[in-house]
Amino acid sequence: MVPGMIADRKPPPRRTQLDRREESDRRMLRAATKLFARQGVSGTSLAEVGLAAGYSRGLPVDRYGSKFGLIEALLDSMAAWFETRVADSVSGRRGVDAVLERIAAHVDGARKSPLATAALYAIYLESLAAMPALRPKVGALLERWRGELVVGLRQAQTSGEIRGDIDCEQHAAIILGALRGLVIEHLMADAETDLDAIRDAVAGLVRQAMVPPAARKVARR
Amino acid sequence: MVPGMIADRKPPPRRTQLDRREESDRRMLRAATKLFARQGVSGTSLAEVGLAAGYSRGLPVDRYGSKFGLIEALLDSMAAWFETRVADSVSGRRGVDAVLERIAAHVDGARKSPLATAALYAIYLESLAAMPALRPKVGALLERWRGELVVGLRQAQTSGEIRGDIDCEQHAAIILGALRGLVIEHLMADAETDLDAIRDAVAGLVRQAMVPPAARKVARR
Amino acid sequence: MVPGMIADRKPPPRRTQLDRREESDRRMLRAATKLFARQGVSGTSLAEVGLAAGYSRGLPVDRYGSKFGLIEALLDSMAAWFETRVADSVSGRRGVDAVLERIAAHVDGARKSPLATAALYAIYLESLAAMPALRPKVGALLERWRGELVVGLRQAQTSGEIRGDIDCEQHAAIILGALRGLVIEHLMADAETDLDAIRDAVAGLVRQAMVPPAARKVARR
Amino acid sequence: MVPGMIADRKPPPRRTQLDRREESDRRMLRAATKLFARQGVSGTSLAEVGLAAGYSRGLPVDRYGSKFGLIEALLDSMAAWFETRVADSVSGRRGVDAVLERIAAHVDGARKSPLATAALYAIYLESLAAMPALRPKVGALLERWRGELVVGLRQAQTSGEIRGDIDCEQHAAIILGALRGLVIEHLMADAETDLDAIRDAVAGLVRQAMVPPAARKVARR
DNA sequence: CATGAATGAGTATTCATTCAT
DNA sequence: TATGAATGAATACTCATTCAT
Repeated sequence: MVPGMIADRKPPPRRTQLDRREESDRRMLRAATKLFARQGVSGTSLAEVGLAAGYSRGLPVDRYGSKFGLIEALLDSMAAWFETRVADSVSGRRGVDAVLERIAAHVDGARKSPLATAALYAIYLESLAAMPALRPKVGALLERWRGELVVGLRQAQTSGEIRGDIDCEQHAAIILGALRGLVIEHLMADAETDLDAIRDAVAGLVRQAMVPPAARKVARR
Repeated sequence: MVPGMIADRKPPPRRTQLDRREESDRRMLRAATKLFARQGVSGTSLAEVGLAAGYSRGLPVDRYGSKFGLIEALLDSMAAWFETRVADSVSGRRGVDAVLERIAAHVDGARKSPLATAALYAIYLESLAAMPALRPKVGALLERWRGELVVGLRQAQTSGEIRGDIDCEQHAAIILGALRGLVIEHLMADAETDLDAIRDAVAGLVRQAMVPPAARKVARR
Repeated sequence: MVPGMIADRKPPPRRTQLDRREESDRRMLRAATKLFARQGVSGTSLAEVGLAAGYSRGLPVDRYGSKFGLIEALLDSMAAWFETRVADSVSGRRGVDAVLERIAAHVDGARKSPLATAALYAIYLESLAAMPALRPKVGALLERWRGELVVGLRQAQTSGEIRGDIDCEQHAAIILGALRGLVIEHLMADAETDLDAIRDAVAGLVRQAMVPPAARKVARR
Repeated sequence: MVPGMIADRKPPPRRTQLDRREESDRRMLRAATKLFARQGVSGTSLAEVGLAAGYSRGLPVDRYGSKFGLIEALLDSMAAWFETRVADSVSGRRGVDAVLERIAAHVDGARKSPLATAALYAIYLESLAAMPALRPKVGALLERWRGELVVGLRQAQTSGEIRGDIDCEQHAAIILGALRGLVIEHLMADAETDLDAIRDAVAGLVRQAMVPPAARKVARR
């Protein structure tokens, strides 16, 4: 029972409660992501999530209180992850440039984290009809994205990159709506639509609002 | 109590079995349309449909065999309705003209029959995750629409209206995917996106593939 | 429109209502027999019977009033058929001879009309637990069979063929009970038990009650 | 309010989860036994079982997964119980002695645990037509019983107790088939057949295969 | 922190039966 | 005679949730 020995032999397998909680959290959210992406939200039971994460049937409820709570937690974690991801790539850009970069970031998210993206859209779809209670939270997220696009479009309008008669609010909604439709199709219906083609098409929606370079000088004056 | 009157007043309360069936059919499909549009497919029980149609809980199953059968019947009736609708407006047009007209017809469908359109999209959404069994049927419908767009695009390509390097198959998929995303958004999330703006944006996706008029003559010659 | 011609051309396809009724009766009972034998009574729906007979879902109820009524009708027809069948083969025999012949007749019924026999036993099994309402009718049939066996055994007892201390009532019950168990097993569980072996074994139950030939003379005296 | 008293009066109301599970298991299986015996398997709903056991409608499904699962659990517990029961009484016996003892054990089971026996036979009957999925499990149990009888008959044949021309496999099937028919009749149709008479009759089926004592010496030599 | 026992509401589906044609 | 439309009750099964350990 020499103190030193104990320290040596069990380095510290003493994981704090916090560690355990964090790990189980991570594993449950990961499991939920995978299951939501594949089976949709309604099609996934809490018990399934717990078991897929390697825990018991009851843990998800114990941790998140309800199915709704789990979805919220997942939504939060995905939003945070996405936020930093986009912030990086867009930093420093302005106007049309920033808008195009944001679009590219969305498409890239779908490319690099198809599961997470599919899960996010599954939650979005669920919020449309089956679980209206999700609307506020999902809506806020989408609204934030739209708001950021609007900022870019307004800058572009001010600088004369895009036409003055464009309704930036609405144009941003259109860009994101089309993007959503195309990405959902790509991820969930085993569609062959190419992600690059999707990005280009949506970028086209931006260009379509742009002032032709030739005319631009006039606009600026 | 003139004999003649009696004959006049009770024309024939004798509804044939076919009449009864057709009426209950119509009423149940209408009820299902409304409920699917509002609550989604999973969120709507067969009992609800029967009762909303003014019949018993059990009638929908008795008539359509299963929830799946009801959805199929609804899908069929909607497809037929839409088909004739579009056929009318597009007849005689070719190339870009036909494509734009088809897009307008889709948007118009959403404007004039928002419930039916929302129900159709609700079924589409359901097929993505919760009820994969719907895929073949839903897929076939969407595929038909896409095929018809492809025809128009090919005509346009041949006549030099749109660029030769466009992949018509994929471009049709993009047009419809974006359209779907925008219409869903419009109908289901109480979005303020204007239907005209949606139509114009999607039309823009077509124009973006077009050869500029100036260059066109060269291409033709 | 010469009368003669009409008579010639349609000999009389004029089947009376009675004919039609009898034919549909026959076909429905045949269908019910087949289905009961294969799927049991509870496992067979009235609609199934009507359709299997080549008619509508509703005919069985229309004809027999209820599922119970159909079973009764079937039971009656089977009882009648069996009765004449056994009467023929047993006529003229008495005592042990008659008893053995009856046993053979039962086994033979199972051999020659396995479907009808299986259906009969399916109804018997149903009467045990799921449909107690069938008991009186089924019980009466079995009781009649037992009674006839008792007669034979009594004759045998009187003539000294079987021992005086045998309780004929009970012995008849045992013979039929064992027979039933074995035939059910043979028909319904795909058992390999040979029908001849079954007949011999049950015959053995009779012989076991017999006075050994050597001792018989004494008994007679 | 003496501290000691409190300790005494609340011994440990602390029932472990295992305790709870075992008790509810026991109570549900007991309830199922009673209900199956009285109303048959199809005639008994899972909700009924749960409520009869003093729990909720949903517990049986939660515990056993499905009606099939409940039946399997019941079958297992009954098989185990019966196995030990028979093992005791038969231990040490061989040949005809062992066979007769097994028969007696079956009859005794029906006498002492009529409910359990009736439930077992109800499941057997159900497996014949209504729930063919039960066949493998039920078949295996019956097959085990038959196999054990065969062993005894073979020993008897080797030692010259029974005739060499007897097909032991089939004879065992006949013994059990007859026994089943008679016990079912006794338990389920409120038949007056005496259990002792049943045992004697079935024992007679064994004796009928025996070599007469007089002849036996010859056979042995 | 984690497990799992127990509940109860909801839902598709089957089916005998009634009723209109 | 026969069909089939419509009803309503019953039932297995799913699942979020609550509660005890």
